This record gives sequence, C-alpha cells and structure tokens, in this order.
Amino acid sequence: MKKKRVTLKDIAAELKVSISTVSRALKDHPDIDKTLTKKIKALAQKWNYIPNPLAMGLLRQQTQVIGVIVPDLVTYFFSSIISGIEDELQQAGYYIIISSSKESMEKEIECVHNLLNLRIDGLIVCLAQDSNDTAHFEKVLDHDVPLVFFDRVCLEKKVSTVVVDNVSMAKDITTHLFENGARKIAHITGPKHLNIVKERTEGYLKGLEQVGLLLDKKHLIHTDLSPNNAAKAIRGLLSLPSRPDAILGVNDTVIFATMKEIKNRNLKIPKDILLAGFSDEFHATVVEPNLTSVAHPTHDIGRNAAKLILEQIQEGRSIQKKIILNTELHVRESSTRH
Amino acid sequence: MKKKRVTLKDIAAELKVSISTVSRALKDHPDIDKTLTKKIKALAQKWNYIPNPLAMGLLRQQTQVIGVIVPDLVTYFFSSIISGIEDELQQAGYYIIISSSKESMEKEIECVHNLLNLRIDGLIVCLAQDSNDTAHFEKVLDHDVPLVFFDRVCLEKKVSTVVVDNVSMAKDITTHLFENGARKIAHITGPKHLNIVKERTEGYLKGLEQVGLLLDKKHLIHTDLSPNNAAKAIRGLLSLPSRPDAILGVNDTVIFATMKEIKNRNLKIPKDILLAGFSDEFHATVVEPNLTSVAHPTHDIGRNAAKLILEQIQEGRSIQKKIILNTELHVRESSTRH
DNA sequence: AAGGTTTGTGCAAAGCTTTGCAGGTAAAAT
DNA sequence: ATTTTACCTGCAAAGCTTTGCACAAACCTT
Repeated sequence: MKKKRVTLKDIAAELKVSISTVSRALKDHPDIDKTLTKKIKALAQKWNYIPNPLAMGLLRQQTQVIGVIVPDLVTYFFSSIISGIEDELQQAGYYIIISSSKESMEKEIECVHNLLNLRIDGLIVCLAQDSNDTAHFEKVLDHDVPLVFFDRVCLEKKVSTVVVDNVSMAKDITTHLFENGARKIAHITGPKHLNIVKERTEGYLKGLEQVGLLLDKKHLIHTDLSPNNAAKAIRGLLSLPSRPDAILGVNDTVIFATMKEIKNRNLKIPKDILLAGFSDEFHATVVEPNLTSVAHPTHDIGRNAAKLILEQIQEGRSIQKKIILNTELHVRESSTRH
Repeated sequence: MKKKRVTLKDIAAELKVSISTVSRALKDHPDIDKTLTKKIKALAQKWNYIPNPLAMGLLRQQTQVIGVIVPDLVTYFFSSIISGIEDELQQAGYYIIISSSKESMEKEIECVHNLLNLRIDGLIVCLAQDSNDTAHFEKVLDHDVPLVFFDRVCLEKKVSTVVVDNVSMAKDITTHLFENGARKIAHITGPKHLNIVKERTEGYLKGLEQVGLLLDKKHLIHTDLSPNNAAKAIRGLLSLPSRPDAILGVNDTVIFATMKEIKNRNLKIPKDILLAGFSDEFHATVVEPNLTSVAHPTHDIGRNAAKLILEQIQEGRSIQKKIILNTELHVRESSTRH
C-alpha cells in the first residue's frame, strides 16, 4: 500500500479545521489561536508533514532547482567544482541537476532546452569545447533565467563569470620553463574560439617575448581537448626536426597523453623534455614524474558561481560581474632541472 | 521584462477556445475538429509551448526526477556509472539529481530525506562506507519509492541490486599474484560491514587456500577507504618483519596511495612488491608502472541500475532482482614478473 | 416534423499550497 | 440593549494541466 505523503488537507481533516488555518498555523501567523497553532504544529511534526514542492513551485513559479552543465563529469577539475557548487547551493535550499555536454555543442543545446523546460531557477555552465554559438544562451537570458559561466565563458558583456587569470599564469609558466633551461617551448592547446585557449596562448606568447624567444609556428598547435587527438598532435611535435624541449599543455589531460607518447619514444622527463599543464588534476602527483601544473581553486570556483546565481535570484535581475580567482603554480619534477 | 512561459490558457485565449480543447487538440484527441486541431498545434509550435512539469507533476503525483546518491563524485568509477545512468534515464524522459554522501552515513541520511521530500520517482544508491544502518532506506520503501543499489548494497532481500562477482574476482586476482611469484600476499580493505569488503575478503581467502598459502593475520587489514588512512595502514604493512611481497587493494585509490608509500621506501614495483586493485580507474594506465586491476563495466552498471528503476516505475511495484555483471582482470606491469 | 445519433466543445474538479478578503463570534464599549 | 472592536477562521482564487461528464448543434431516421 502506497504510503501517501501527508498534506495540509489531511491535517485539517483530522483536526476539523480548514486548510488555510493549518497553513497559517504552521508559519506562526498571529491571527491563529496560540493553542490551536500548537496542536496543529504537533500533529504536523508527528505526521512528518513536508510541503509539496510541486505545489509550491507552481504557486511561486520557481522550482528551487539550479541546472549545471559541464563538458564532462569524469575529470577531477569539474567534479570538484560541482562539489563546491553543491556545498553553497544546498545550504541555500536549492537542488542541482547536473548535465554533461560531453564537449559537444549539440548536446549542450539539448541540455539547455531540457533544463529550461524543467523550469530551473538558474543555470551554471562551463562551455563545451566546440560551442561556438551563443543562441541557446541568449534564450536563457530571454527567459530571464539567471546564468553564470565559469572557466570557459562567453557573452561576457551580459553574463556573470568566474574565471582565473589565464594570461598571466600562462606567461609565468612559460618563463618558468625557460628558467629551467628550455629554449624550444611548445604549446599544445584547443579550439581557437575558447576564451581559455585564447588567453593561455596570449600568455604563452607574452612569456616567449619576455624571455626573448621567438615563436616557432610549428610549436603552437591547436587541436581539440580529447586525449586521442592531443596524442596525435604530440606525435607530430616529437617528430619535428626542431623537436621542442618543453611542452606546455592547455590542461593536464593533454599532458598525460603527452607523457605516454614521450615514454613510448624512450625520451626522459624532465631530462629531454620539460612538461607543464593546467588545472592540477588529482593525478598530477600520481604520475611519474609528478606533473607541474597550475592549480585552480576548483572548490572556490564552484562556490563563487553558486553565489553569483543566488545573488541574481535574490535581486530578481541579471547581473554582470566578473570574478577572477587566484591560481597557484605547483612546480614539480616534470619541469625542473637541477 | 520576464518572458513568461506560454500556457494552455494563453493559447486558448488567443484562439478563443477553452483550455480543455487546446489540451485535447495537442494530443490528437479524436473529438476535436481536425481543422481546429491543426490551428492549435500550429500556434503551440510557434509559441514554443511546453507543458509545465510542475503542473503535470502535481496532477500525476510524479516528478520525472530520479535521485542518485554516490559516495563521491571525483572518482572515475562513480562518474562513469553516473554517465551510464544518465544515458538510460534521459531517453526515458527522466532527469537525475545527483547527491554525494561523501562516504558519511549522516550525509547519506540527509540526502535520502531531501530527495524524498522533493518527491523523486526513484532512487539509485551506492552506500557510503560507514553506512551500517538501513532505517533511512526502509523509509524509502515505506513511501513506495523504487530503490536500486549498486556495488555497495544492503537489504538485498527486498531491493534490486546491480553488482559484480567480487568473490571470484578476488580469488582470481589472488591466484594470479601467486602465479607471478608472490608468497606473502596482503589484502588491504575497508570496513567489515560492506558487502564488497566481505566478498572480496572471502575471495582473497579462497584464493590463498586454493594455492596453498596460509593467512598471515597481519596481512589482512581493515581500514577505511580514504587514501590517508590507507597510507597509514600500508606503512604498517611495509614495516612488518614479514613484509608482504604483494598487495591486493580493495580498490585502485588505495593502491595509488600504496604506490606512493612504496616509492618513498625505494622499493620497486613489481620487483619487490606486486600490486593489484579493483575498479580499474582511468589512471591505472597513467601511473607507473601501469596498475593491474579488475575492470568493472561501469557504464553498464549504470545502465542496468537505471533499467531496474524504470522497470519498477512501470510495474508500479517494488521488484527484487539481482543483476551480476561480468568483470575483466586487466593484467598490467604492476603484477607481472617475467 | 419529432426523436435519436453523431460530433464537437466547455465546465469543473483534482492535485497542493498560499493569501486577500469576508464573515462570524464573543467581549467590550456606549 | 445595541453598537463597536478585536480576534479567529474559512472561502475562494491563482498557479497549470488532464479528463469525466454534460451540453449543444447538426445530422439522420422514420
């Protein structure tokens, strides 16, 4: 026998009062007799009454659900950001629905529509790598649904974002590689339309300039962010007559792929080639040698994105803010020569 | 200006017909005039009408939302199972809400209650490691909400589960270690109340027996599943006079911690110590040496759990089924001596 | 032409909650 | 004794959809 959830109606019937009286009593409305209020509250407690969120949602036109779209779930970077989002939203009484775009714009569009149809109260997104159109996000704004991007962002003029200073980090890491003896520093990165790609490339170029190195165009490679295609690109790099003596990856995943290829060729890290990546994945300290990487404050990125959503919900309007969080360069064996 | 979502009412008003006519026309009810139906459908299409899920939920007493509770999100094992669940449920028109119990029963209880209050249509769970009481899940059953456990399970008499054959896998892997020369095989595992711990321990003992080894009680260690405590346990193991020459971990995370400790002592894998784990994390092939591990069909585990939920929803009753999926032992460098 | 079908449309209730307003009772004031 | 006041409580609508039932008009039958 299905144990139906208890409703106001049930309590009202039991106590022979009206539904509205029960509703008011439960929120300590001064109009209701104190004794009656106490009795109603006692029964509600005993029967474990919980307001039906569907009814509330219908009434208030809000669902207490925030959508989150990430390129994938299996990367530590994203799962720990989600964990930050969850921490912040949960205590504000919101639920989150997580969707994975699997790095595909098509899937991303589908996710956005699904979530919109579900009537979410807000949306937090990290763009898919091949997301080069913004129409689906404009639609989110049209519906006046609060929107926040993190890490990979777009529509920055209208939408709040949480990012890191990619340019200066990429610059720092490039000069760091130089200081450790590298003179042919390659950068393997992703699709050109992504902000993180643009910014990190810019930082890389600035870094080269600062230490007085010239860019070898063959050493700047745009591929996609998948390990397989990264591996292919790396094989190309390693076969060049001007083989690089350092590789900066747009993220750690790319560098993990790189490591495998390098080991296959019996080259030594860091003796023959220095390596460094972005995002400081959990396994950066598990691989051998340990990987130098830019650590993002993932938990904080999540918390801040969540806070920006909550702010917009409270204000009842779209807000355009840009939060830039600090990163740390974690120098490890893969990029140091003594 | 908030762009309100279009409702049946809006369409009815525009076309000067009643709401019920619109409702019926949209589902091709034969009663409605064909021409009118066409007109209504055209407008609904143009205005991008989507039924309000809150109203539908209230009416049908279902939310189209399935809750998923996992011990953590950052392990590849869980995120890829979630990905399987998502694939299956999405095409059935369900949304999923993911909560992390962070391996804590307290948090798990909280998650269950939250999700129940949200009126989810079903719940898929992998137990937290210190979950040793089932009251909160009994409550789920009381409310007649479909429930499925995977991997770490309980209440098997009443609830559907998706698992692997831990006993035989642990046995196989133990004999495999023996065949590669190990004679002092240790097993480092988790809390005793967990089914996976019990079963893998049983398999380990059976394996020892089969190859004619006696259990050294100091070589069977129950700790918790956190890398830190695992590391502590491993330090103990490595300091024993009867230091093991092989370690079987209850999962890969434990073995990753083990690797670090072993390397700290300048012992060599697999020369001095063989290693093998469970669950074949993504990074099993990234670490050096590559880790031997039992590969779980994670995506399939997810899909099957989802299917069991859908089945129960369709049948309208609780079903007790046990699905045992096949695993594969991926033998790699960490456990082979030539 | 009158009764019987067929065909098409709308009313209203149910699902659950909140809240403005009306109404009722009893006590206080005149 | 009558009016006023204060204090409680309940009705009904709104939020959106589905669906059983009633009703109306037009057609057909005899």
